[in-house]
Amino acid sequence: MANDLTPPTTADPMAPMLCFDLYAASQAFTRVYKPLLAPLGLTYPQYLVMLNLWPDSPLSVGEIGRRVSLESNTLTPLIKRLQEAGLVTRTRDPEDERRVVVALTDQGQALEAQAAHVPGCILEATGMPQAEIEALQRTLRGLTRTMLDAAASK
Amino acid sequence: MANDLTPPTTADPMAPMLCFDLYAASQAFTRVYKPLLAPLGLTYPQYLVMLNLWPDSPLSVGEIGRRVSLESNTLTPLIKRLQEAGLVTRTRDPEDERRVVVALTDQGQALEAQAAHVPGCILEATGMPQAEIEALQRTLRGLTRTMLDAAASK
DNA sequence: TACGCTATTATCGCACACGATATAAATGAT
DNA sequence: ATCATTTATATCGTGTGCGATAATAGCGTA
Repeated sequence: MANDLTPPTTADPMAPMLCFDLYAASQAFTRVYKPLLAPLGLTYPQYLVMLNLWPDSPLSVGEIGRRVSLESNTLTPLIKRLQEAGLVTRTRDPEDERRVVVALTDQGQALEAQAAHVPGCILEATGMPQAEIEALQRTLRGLTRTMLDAAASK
Repeated sequence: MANDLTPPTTADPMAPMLCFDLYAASQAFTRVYKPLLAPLGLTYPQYLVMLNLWPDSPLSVGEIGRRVSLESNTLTPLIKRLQEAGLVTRTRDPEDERRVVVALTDQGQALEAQAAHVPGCILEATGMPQAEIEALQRTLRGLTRTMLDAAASK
């Protein structure tokens, strides 16, 4: 056992950290997602990108970024990995040569069926009724907007 | 404006993703923390480590890891950066040569006063009353435990 | 038309996260 | 006492995130 050098103070320094609880919950989701996505060869952020391409392929890099809240500095290498895995193609938009268009390959399209069970597994793992999940989502979205406004007005 | 290639489907693929809302809220916190911590020369994970050392220095790497939910593969380089910044010392525990003991330097101790305003700023940026914050924390902790149990029992 | 401005993506560097593995010290069973 | 096991930390490789910057394409105005 850990014969700790300094026992915790009466007031746990982590106790008031809402941010830490958010982080911990987010990590817990990642752990549940990982064994579900690994057989598909996807990481969680890659899954989010595929989730948007399945109904709406093709999409530009920028539009994907708006949907998953990432920018090209993160998305470009991520999408290149999806391309190397044979799931998507990357081509310049002839209409606007600044844009890169990401489209599903047949293999990428086919992956949708293999991932169909994932959302249900996640829902089950939360152990929360649908109504409570939606209430939590509303709370989190309100909090996110307030925080971003506070950061912007600084 | 973005003349999108494929308009979003009626059902937004991101809408049912609780995990994504958690991630977005977590990122929003990071954006508020960054301008507060940057003048102190700390990143957010580094701040979490300091937050535990301020009341309870010295602590072993393992004990810090238990408190902030990180392991040595992440903590070792992080703490080395704190050491290079002159905030902490790293020494082998003579009682148990496997352990590395992390202790605040005078400079690290002094940083506590300069960081004293941070929690209040964060609390204000949430725009939530204390009671609601604590309710959200309870919900998140319950969810985290359920998710981790689900991941473990798999 | 030329020149400046904006938009879109890519590149670079740094700092996490984390799985897998390595190393060394302590522990325990025989 | 010896050797396998466990514990504590470190190392390595991959994949995000993200600030800063670059490069190219389109746009607008004189």
